[in-house]
Amino acid sequence: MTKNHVTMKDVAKKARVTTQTVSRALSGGSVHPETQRRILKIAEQLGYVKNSSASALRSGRAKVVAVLYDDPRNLFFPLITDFLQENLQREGYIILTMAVRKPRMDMETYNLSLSQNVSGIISYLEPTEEFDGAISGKNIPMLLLGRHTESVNFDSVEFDDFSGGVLAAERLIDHDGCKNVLYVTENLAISCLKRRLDGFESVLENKSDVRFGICEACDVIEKLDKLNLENSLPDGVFCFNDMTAMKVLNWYDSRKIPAPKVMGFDNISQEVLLPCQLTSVGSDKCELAKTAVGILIDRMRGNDGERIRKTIPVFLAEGTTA
Amino acid sequence: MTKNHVTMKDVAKKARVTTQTVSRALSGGSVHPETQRRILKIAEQLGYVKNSSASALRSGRAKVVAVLYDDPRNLFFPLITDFLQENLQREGYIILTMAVRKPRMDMETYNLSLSQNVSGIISYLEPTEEFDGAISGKNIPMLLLGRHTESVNFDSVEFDDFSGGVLAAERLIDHDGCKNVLYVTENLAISCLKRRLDGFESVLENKSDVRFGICEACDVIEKLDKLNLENSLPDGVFCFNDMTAMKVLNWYDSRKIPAPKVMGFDNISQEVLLPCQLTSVGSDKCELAKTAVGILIDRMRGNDGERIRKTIPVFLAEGTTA
DNA sequence: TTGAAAGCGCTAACAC
DNA sequence: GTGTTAGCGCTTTCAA
Repeated sequence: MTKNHVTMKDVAKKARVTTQTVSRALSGGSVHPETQRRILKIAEQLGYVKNSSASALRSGRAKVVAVLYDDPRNLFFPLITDFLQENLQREGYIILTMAVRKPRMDMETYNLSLSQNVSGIISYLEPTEEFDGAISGKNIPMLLLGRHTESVNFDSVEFDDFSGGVLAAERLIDHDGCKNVLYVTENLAISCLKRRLDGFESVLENKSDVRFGICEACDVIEKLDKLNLENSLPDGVFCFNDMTAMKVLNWYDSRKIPAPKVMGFDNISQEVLLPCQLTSVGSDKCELAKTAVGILIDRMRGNDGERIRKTIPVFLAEGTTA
Repeated sequence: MTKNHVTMKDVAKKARVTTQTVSRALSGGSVHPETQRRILKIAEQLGYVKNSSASALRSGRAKVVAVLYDDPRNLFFPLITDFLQENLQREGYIILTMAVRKPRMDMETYNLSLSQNVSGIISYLEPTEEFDGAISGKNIPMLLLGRHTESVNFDSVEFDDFSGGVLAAERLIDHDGCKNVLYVTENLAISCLKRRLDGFESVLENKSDVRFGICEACDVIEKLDKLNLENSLPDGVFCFNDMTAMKVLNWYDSRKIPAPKVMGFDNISQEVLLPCQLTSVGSDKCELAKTAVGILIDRMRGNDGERIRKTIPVFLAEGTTA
């Protein structure tokens, strides 16, 4: 096997300097401007590309941020990830996205990131208590996005989930006058989902005339079928995310039953035009990403201060129109 | 800074062997079964995680595959990527997804992958000629997914785009009886999109009674507005992908104009339930991913044979129902 | 089956 | 501003 890649050594030889100088020239250390220009030119000529494995090994940190989420079919994640990437690549980081198929962060997932020498983790996965205990003291910065935790091992940037629930309930009940509401959610052990529900229920408190049912997203089809048979379909549905709202609308559409008011969460129609107007609880995704990246980068640079909790405000969003 | 990670050296010391033995024990080399058990146990106890940077540096190959695509808002990509991941992680590879904002593969994008020491590239980006010339001879395996190329530097797994175009046209014109068809596409310099159009037009050949217009996806809203003013809205629309089809449906929905027959391509509703029944040209995504990964892994293992071209059959898919 | 030695390409630390 | 030296953690190669 013949060596078929250009290293700093090659550049250094041609530029008649040491590899150290090349390293500095490329990473913005203190080098004579003239020398630097020469080195950059030669590097360019030879087609030099930095070996990030070597760089990461030596410096102890890869310029890689792991982004962890659970559902590869939720468009919300690639949308947010794209905003994250935009902010991270400005600082020279690349993103390692990992769709793991579990809602909680555990040791296995963590180790996978660790083995890649990532310098930071952004996770949509709420940590388990065991995990939280196991990693305490490790020094790879982790930030929880859109999820809540009490742990001191994570920073977090979350939505104002409680208010989101309130907004949804006010919309469906006070504004649209719904009297028979179905709330579709996932695992309520995920605390931010619990908070949405809490917010929603807080509006219901003095409204005994409103029927209220809860159902798991995975069971929603059976649930609707059942309600349909019983002739008690809801006149308002709130779904914990837009993808589930689409699923619900699909149920109505495919059965040719006129859809009631259906609301979602995440406002993905801000970025993607959906075939129908879906009212949703939205937030500034760009701001969310920017905030998260800002905090994480600060941590990766060594800021070891108190953990940070930011809450991103939410708003009611009508479906977006072309 | 105190060392806060466990290395092979630590494991080796505790197991009273050398690091080489540890390395072999972990990578399945020839080690005494007894020794191996002991080593694995100790590694587990100490919480050892392999440093992939060191591994990649030494061996010259990271167990990383770069997946390149252009549009982070197209749900098709995360869906396929998920299938790719499923197949790749079985072989110990992880995926580096990179959403670059250009439809073509160029040197910059390539170098970014290169600097990560990736051992293979799966790209939805058609290579430019310059790029193709520049990399010839480099030995990092590349596979083009869903795109066509004549280059001998890439393997490719593509859809049968021509047939896809034919199926769509037959459906809209022969089956649905459309007489005024709008074809919405992106950059026709992308050869697979050109082929879809060719397939579509081949059906139109002897049908002079069918009006046929073409429009760019980015202009489709203006186009529809204009046609609407002229009172000549199409009775059938074919879109080069499902996301664009949704955009078109959004236009109709938001203006309260009854939608005509609208078709898409990619059949994302196989994985995601959309709020309406969208007829689409689909294919077996799982098969696509499996085929692609199979070829790439073979290459990464050193198979240096002739370029491989696979074509995945397409079919007509009705919208999926909950 | 195991060990010893070397070195992948880069950068930290220090010297000049 | 530049060079020297050393070594990150792993795997390859060769020897025992």
